[in-house]
Amino acid sequence: MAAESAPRTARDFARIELTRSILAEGRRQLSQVGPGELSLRAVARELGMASSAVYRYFPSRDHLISALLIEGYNELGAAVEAADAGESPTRLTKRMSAVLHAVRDWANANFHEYALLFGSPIPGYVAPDDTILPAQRVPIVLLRILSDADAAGLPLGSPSVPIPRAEKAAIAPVRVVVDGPLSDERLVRAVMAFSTLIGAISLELFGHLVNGVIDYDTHFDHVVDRMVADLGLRRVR
Amino acid sequence: MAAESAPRTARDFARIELTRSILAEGRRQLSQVGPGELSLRAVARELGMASSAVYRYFPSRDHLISALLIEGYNELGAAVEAADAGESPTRLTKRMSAVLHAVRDWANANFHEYALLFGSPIPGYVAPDDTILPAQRVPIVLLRILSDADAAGLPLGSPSVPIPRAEKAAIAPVRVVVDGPLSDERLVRAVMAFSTLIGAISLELFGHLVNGVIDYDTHFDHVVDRMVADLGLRRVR
DNA sequence: CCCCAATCGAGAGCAGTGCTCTCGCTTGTG
DNA sequence: CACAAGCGAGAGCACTGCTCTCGATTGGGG
Repeated sequence: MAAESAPRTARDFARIELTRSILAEGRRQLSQVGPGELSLRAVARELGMASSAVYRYFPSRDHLISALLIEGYNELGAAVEAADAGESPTRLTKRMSAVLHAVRDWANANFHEYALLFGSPIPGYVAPDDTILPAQRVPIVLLRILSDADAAGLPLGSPSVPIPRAEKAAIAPVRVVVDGPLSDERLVRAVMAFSTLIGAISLELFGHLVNGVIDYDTHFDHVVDRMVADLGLRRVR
Repeated sequence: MAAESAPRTARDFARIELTRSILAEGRRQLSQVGPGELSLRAVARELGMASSAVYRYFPSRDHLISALLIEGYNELGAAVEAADAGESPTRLTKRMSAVLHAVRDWANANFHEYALLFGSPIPGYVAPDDTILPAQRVPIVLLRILSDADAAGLPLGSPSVPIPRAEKAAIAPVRVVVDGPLSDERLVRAVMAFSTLIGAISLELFGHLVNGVIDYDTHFDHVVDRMVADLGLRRVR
């Protein structure tokens, strides 16, 4: 966790540059072949260097994938944050809708990156701690909107299902990622909404739901409408 | 699509037997290493035969995976159907709850198989038509329960969001897999519920949601409670 | 009945992969 | 200025999917 020494020599700069190039080439390949097929040798070949040289920068293929994972989380997170920031802060419905659509749009535009983030995990690969914070960016945006709703006193439809004490404890850890207030009822619905979001996108992208016959554009629009309604979002203040 | 000729000679039987053995060994390996790492050579090695001999039975690795895919869909489908059949047909809540839990339980017990079915698709691999019917078994069970609810006249909570004509058309193709009646409102909620189900299980299994800190057993119980309530299921007749 | 073709298992081989090790060259530092 | 650390390149190992060829076996038609 020690901070890396600032780049001073030309070598340092060259190293940073090359690391970026490898990462960029990795991403370029990811846009075509999928995480499991990402070839370190192909990256090296495309960069005109020996495959062994890449190991000076990434000790293994998993480390490269790990870096790409972080990059993916950050890019998705940035897109989602931008979508949120693009709406008036008081218009919670629009903010939430924009955020949900941003996730789907990014997933559609970055198929393999999405598969890397939310698809099957690479076997034998455990995500290092540096991935945690980038991975939390999207949930944070979602929860902040909901926290704003709570702060504004926006009501939820009367809860049809009471939340058991055990469930409150189970999802409590999720709350820590957001600053403001967040009721149990909204938190539960938020976690479910996130599951629905990822499930809907995964089913669409991975073609596991009646492939091709459903018009996902209109379906997703409607799903978003329902989620927004379920989360009790309206214009506020 | 021509029916295979019935096994007559000893050779035919041996072929069927060996095909089964290869498939079984493939499944055995799937329980340990994940679809992308499934090695045809390792299967052959374990079976004591030359790797090239396997190609007499499966023309490529993808064909083996395809067969395992079908087997997985059928096994999951059978588990879900059994769970449904284990409850009294009139107790829709119990049926739905049992079915949803059956999916999660199967996924937890068969990690890599679940990843094969609902995780990232194998790059360059397109599922052949023989996978469609097995893949529909779970949705069919879900929709049949909901159709039973509609047939019994069970009401849904007043729809908070009207369903646009376009959305009705978009999800209409889903309805064809079930025989009985099924209202648009319940159909829409069913598709969303399926997304939530797959999303929740994927987030749990693939560790993409606050890994390890959430007690998924209790959380999933609560999710099921909410889905059952949302789908308007109660005892009937 | 028997022969010929179809089928099969085994082995070698090709192209590709991740990864390691060694060998020189370059570069920055004490 | 000398020395050590960092670097790129190449060879090599073990593995993969897949193809081809070569005998051996087997089963059906003349």
